[in-house]
Amino acid sequence: MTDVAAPTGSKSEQAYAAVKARIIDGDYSPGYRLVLSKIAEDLGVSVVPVREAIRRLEAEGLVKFERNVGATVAGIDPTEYLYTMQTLSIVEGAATALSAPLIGAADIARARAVNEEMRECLEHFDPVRFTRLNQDFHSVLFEHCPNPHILDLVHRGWNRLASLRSSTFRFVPGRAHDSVDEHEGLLRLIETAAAADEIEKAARRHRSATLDAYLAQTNTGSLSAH
Amino acid sequence: MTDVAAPTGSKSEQAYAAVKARIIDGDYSPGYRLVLSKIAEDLGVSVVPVREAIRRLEAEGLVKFERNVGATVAGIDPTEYLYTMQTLSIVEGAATALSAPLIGAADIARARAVNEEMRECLEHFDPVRFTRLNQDFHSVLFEHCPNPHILDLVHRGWNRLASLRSSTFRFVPGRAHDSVDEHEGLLRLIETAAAADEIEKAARRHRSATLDAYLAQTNTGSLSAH
DNA sequence: AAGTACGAAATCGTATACGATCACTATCGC
DNA sequence: GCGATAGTGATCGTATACGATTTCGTACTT
Repeated sequence: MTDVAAPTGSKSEQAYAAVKARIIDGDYSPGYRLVLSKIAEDLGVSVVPVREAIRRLEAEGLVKFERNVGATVAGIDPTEYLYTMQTLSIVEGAATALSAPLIGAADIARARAVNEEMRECLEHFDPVRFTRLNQDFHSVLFEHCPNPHILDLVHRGWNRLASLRSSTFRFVPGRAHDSVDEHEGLLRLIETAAAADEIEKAARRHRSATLDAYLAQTNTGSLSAH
Repeated sequence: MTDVAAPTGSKSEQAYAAVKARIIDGDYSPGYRLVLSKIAEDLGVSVVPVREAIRRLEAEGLVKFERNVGATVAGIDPTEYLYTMQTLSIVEGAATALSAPLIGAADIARARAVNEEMRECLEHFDPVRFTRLNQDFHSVLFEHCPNPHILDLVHRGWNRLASLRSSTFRFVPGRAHDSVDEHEGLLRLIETAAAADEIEKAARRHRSATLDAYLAQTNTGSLSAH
């Protein structure tokens, strides 16, 4: 629903996809000034569809728009990070629990393969690839999610975090190793058809653990409680 | 974040608020054809800000927009209803659990008073007032929610459901009585500082019970499991 | 030298205008 | 009589144009 690529051919969609890609890929970093007329020129369209695209991105939290001032790529301060991670913890937990009964042996195998690749990345220290594989891993888990609304929320959260790539938030020592282990734990729960409750809790913890690791680093308090 | 009224003075905001209000209040029923030029004329602005408003409402699920065809007030079929209620169950559960520790005795008293009024509405059969009070009740619970993202998701869900007022979905015999009892149960949990887990589960059940009641009526299966 | 007031440039917000696309209807052919 | 098709009207999509607002630099005052 959020990032369906939508090859509508509409210039508006075109602008939306283009700007969104540039933000997520990091071509536009947080704080980057998005001048409507400039983007319009770059894309060969007029400002109206660009404006529409920008406002859509604003609604998704990727862009900050100030009236009569302009749009900038949304940064994410510690508070926002906390909100986003906490929300993700909840919606990912739900998405995983809902998807679990629909995940087959083939999916599990695929996810496990991805996870082993991630483990290799840790040895060879390849964080870029690690991040991509991490996405793949969770995609396998979520792709069967029967509730598209929830899936959409998950995607929004991921997009919101994507702009953080290579930012200070991402590297917490040792966290990656734990993450891979937690992945394996999740797979075990799913393949043994554990209770939805258990799966949801595990998925939540997987996310909040990353948040906690960050919070611990900045000693601000913990949120793993819930 | 979603319905902050935003008296920005911008025509765009103005159009957004106006159309949104008309949808939520039921002046525009599902299926109603939203013709940009007509709305623009009604509001005394040009079509551009109206278009922006409509697209924003589309993103929130209140409006359906077909390219080169036009916008209509989004209906909500049983499937959509299921998705929305399921999602609400999850985000409301989280919102309640997060809010609980911040809810004081005064809030509890206020909520309890509202709930008693709701009980009266049942005797006098005043569904309109009942619905409004129900909103008030939950507002008390949510207003302290420390995570605005989650609160926003709750509001979106409520808005999405608002257009259903007086539609077939709303009247399930006996459900209202149970609902009031569940409210009291929730308040008890909160004032005894029950575990976040317990509160979350209760809040979820409160929502999914309504969904289940609907599903039972249309014998389609149940979702209370989670 | 620092602060303030003014003015110009940049950018957004909206109106208007026109081209593109779709739905609908009436007509034509079978 | 029924289905296909061309024409017409309505509506959207985008471009262009202009007014409104903000920001920033500069000159002036104290």
